[in-house]
Amino acid sequence: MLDTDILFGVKLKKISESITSQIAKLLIKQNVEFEPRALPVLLVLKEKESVNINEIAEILGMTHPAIVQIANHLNKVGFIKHNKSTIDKRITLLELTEKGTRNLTLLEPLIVGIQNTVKSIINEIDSNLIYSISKLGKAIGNNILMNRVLDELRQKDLAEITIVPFKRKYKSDFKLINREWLKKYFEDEGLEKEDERFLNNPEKEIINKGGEIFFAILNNKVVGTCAVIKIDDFSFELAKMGVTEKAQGKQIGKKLALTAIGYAVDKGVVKLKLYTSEKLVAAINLYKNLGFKEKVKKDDRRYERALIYMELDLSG
Amino acid sequence: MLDTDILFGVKLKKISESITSQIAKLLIKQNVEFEPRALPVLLVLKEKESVNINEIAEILGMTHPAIVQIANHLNKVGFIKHNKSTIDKRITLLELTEKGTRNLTLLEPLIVGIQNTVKSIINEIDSNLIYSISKLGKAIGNNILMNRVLDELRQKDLAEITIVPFKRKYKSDFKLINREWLKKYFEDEGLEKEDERFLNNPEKEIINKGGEIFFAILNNKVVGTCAVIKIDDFSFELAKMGVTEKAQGKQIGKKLALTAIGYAVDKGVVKLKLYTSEKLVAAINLYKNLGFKEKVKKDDRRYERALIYMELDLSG
DNA sequence: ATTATTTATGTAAGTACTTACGTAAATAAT
DNA sequence: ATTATTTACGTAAGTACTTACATAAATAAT
Repeated sequence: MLDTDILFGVKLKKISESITSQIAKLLIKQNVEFEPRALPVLLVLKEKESVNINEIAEILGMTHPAIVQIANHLNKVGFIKHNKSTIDKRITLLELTEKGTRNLTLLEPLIVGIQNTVKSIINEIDSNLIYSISKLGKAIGNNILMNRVLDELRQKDLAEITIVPFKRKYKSDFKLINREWLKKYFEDEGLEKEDERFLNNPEKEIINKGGEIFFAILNNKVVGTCAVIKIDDFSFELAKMGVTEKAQGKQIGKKLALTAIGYAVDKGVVKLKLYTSEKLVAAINLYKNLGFKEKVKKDDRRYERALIYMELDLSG
Repeated sequence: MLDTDILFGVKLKKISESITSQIAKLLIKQNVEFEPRALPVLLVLKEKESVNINEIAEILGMTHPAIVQIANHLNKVGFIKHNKSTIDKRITLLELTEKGTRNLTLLEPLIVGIQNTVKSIINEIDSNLIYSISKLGKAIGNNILMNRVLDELRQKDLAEITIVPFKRKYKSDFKLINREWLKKYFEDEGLEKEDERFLNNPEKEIINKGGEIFFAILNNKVVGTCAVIKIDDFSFELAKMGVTEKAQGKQIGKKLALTAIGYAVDKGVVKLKLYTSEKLVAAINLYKNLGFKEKVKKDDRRYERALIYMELDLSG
């Protein structure tokens, strides 16, 4: 099933909509002359004699234009009147007219009925609910949700990683990072000729032939690389994917690979290939996660250690 | 302060809006190509491969046109594609494209971050909240709120009372109902001449002189009366307000009086007067509640027992 | 005393939905 | 086999807000 927490807001909205629309139906049944959405404003006015627009907006947690619109409507149907304050000429005071008061009095049994019913429905479920929702309202205001998410991402450095294409100044990083993991996993075997060729001449061997190299930048330092090498117009190879040990666990490999795939798609590539080793378990999982399928391919064994061949179909 | 229960829906809406807008800001910060409101649909599509429009609408509790609109947008930005089902040609199947999948994968850390943060904010407040809200959603659906309110009103007969103007067939009821309370409170004093005149000739004495009599009908029976007698073009008198004993406590007097006031307002009346007795405590409270003010008036003592004189100013 | 800033409102346009309605395909009823 | 009903979309228009912007009056800063 769907995770519900991220859709919690959607659920709240639906409940709110349901409550509002049912109250609206009740009001319409009573042939009220005002639009149902004006009820909250009327309730405020009933309590408070004479109130200005901003005050109502604050009490109801709405913006002032909403109150302006509702107030204009209520004025038009004769339920309230607008008075400019003499003390502060900017302030518009709203006040129930005799007609408004009279009609609200007529509605009193209905309002009490709604009041009681809402209260009892909620209490049947959870007597704390109103209080909890009130607390939630306060807890979630002022972009607190957003800021907490940003904090969490920042702690994992997830927000700070940028992926950029090849620049000459990254040439040495390209070599360094790839040597790091090649040594770690294949120390005994040493660097192969094929490796050396790409690591020493990335511009000549990759960029100028229509490929690209992407670099992951964290705090102004290169912490990962990933190359896309052109094979022909319809197939590219994903290669030289490496992330420095210190920066691992931040989804950098995934970001690099996704950028690379995006690049290939833009170039109209149909098939993205890659060669890897069964030693690189994490990498293989990532590739699988991205949709690469393992294939058997005997003819092309450029690297001794490259025991696994995978393909991603981009024709969809 | 304002009673919060009837505005519970408003509060829920505000919280929902706050959550939604903060998530939207986070998405915009990540430079996503799709409109934030499409996120819920994308999340469904991520879980479910290929889904039709109605299914998504149901999962998210939205109407199908909403999904149609979001789907059109997602199609335009290349995140999903539409496929017509071959089995049932009415059905439109939605499916993530490679681009959609790739971009969603990139968003995964953000989505997980939001997920965790929403969950922890809620748990800090009330670990039961998600469950309670879920129950509330089910409890309040299908117009249950509305029907319960209607039931409550019906039990009190509040919904069934109709107020109608004078018809000849109500003439005897007018006399009967007024005699009932006159006897109860002023038995020893007996009916005065003034009373007799109005009760025996309501048409001649009230209607034809520009006044009106209103009747409260409950289950096809008259259970209350209230007359408005014209004094001059600017002042009317409210009189002969009575509700049968059995029907009392249902706010019938209030409804009658409010209808009468409405009638007076329509006629352009500036002042509504009434005479009552200090014995009629409930009535006096009602009149005060409606805005009548007690005045001292010595010159006009048509009724011996009418010790109290009240006025309602309708010029506002 | 002037100028800058803030406040209170008003207006326009946008957003994210909804309801209402129409149509073609599928299913049920006769 | 026809006809009626239901289902699954699609489109148009409405609703209840919002954000963005403008303006006059009040207040604060220089």
